[in-house]
Amino acid sequence: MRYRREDVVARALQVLDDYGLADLTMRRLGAELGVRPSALYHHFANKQSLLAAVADEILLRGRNEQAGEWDVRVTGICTDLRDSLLAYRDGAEVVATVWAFGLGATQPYDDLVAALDDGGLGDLAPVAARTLLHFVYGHAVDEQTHLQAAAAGAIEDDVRDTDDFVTGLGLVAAGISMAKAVREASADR
Amino acid sequence: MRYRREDVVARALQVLDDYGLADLTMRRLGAELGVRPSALYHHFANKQSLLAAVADEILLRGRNEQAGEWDVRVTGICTDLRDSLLAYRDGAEVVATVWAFGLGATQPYDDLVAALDDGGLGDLAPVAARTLLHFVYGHAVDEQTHLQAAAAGAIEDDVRDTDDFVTGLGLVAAGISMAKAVREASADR
DNA sequence: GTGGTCAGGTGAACGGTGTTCAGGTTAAGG
DNA sequence: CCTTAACCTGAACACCGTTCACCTGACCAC
Repeated sequence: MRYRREDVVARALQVLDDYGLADLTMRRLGAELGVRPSALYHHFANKQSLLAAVADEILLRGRNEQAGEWDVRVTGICTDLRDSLLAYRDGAEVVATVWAFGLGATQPYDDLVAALDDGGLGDLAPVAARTLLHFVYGHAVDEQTHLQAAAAGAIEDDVRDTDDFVTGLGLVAAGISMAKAVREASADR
Repeated sequence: MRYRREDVVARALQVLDDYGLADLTMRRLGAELGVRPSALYHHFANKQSLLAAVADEILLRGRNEQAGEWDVRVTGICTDLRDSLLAYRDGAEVVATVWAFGLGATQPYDDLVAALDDGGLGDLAPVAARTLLHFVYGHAVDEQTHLQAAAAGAIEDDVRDTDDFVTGLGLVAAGISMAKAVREASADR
């Protein structure tokens, strides 16, 4: 029973979802595949690379095409992204740290920059995209942490988290719209 | 040479700044103090608690009183917070994770909520405060990561990061102002 | 002074982690 | 059939956080 790279990623994603990031260890993953941990280093240079592949897989599986005006596309990308992050246990933390390390997971950023650029944000597009990403990642990590704390019985679960996300996203989106308006007003002086 | 809790925290902060979070280990900290690692567990229940104390110390040392209109206070809190996070190596990551775990580091959040409440944001204050925090933490972690990557010689350093922060913060602040305006318009219908 | 108390420290161990490497094994292709 | 390369083994290395029984020395009440 020999495995290819993608088999290992798929199994890693399953281990992540079933037991959490803390238990996604090389030994555990190896045992799950019926293989010594050292065998995994034939597919990935180190654990970071493995996690990067897992993050990319999470994003790939939740990807939907966005259409329409730039602002609804931006909102759509962020909402889809949030859904992807929450679809797997500790998904938000994995994707966020991989993104922070700069090892991959650049798909959402690229999509956001493209949509914002279409919206005429110009050189503000990258800043706006990163601001949106910081919000989505931060919120998702928060939510997932509290969600797991609630599952462990520590706290009662807050059901208002979805409204919370929509409200926060609206805040940032409004700021971006305003910046665009200001930008265009100063253009035809 | 016996130590008190605060001595350990101070030394931990120094080790963090000198060698980074990855090298801030119980063994390393013990060695730095000339003490066995197990001795540290007389001051802290576990490493998480130690890190929480370090995070609080980072925030305490960079704390400035804010005055004036609510919006300049909000901007001031966020700017000061960013400075505090960047003042120590890996400071942003430490404070952000401690905050996410809910073990402390709640000072900036409380200050932001108070300022926003004074500004008449009402029940939007907590959402707005968390949105601001997500931006500040996310941006600071990003910046610190890239800054260290640049120090390691991987990438040339981006000097535009400070402008970047101001611009992004302006985006979020604009969104909050807009939400406040909408809220007040619907109040006197 | 003397004895007790207790915060602070020791030493050794436990079970875990990521990672390396020389060598074995097995499936695929000429 | 035989070679080649991808895959895997087994054992080790150097760490990590944490626990626990025990020791030590400063301080305070008597």
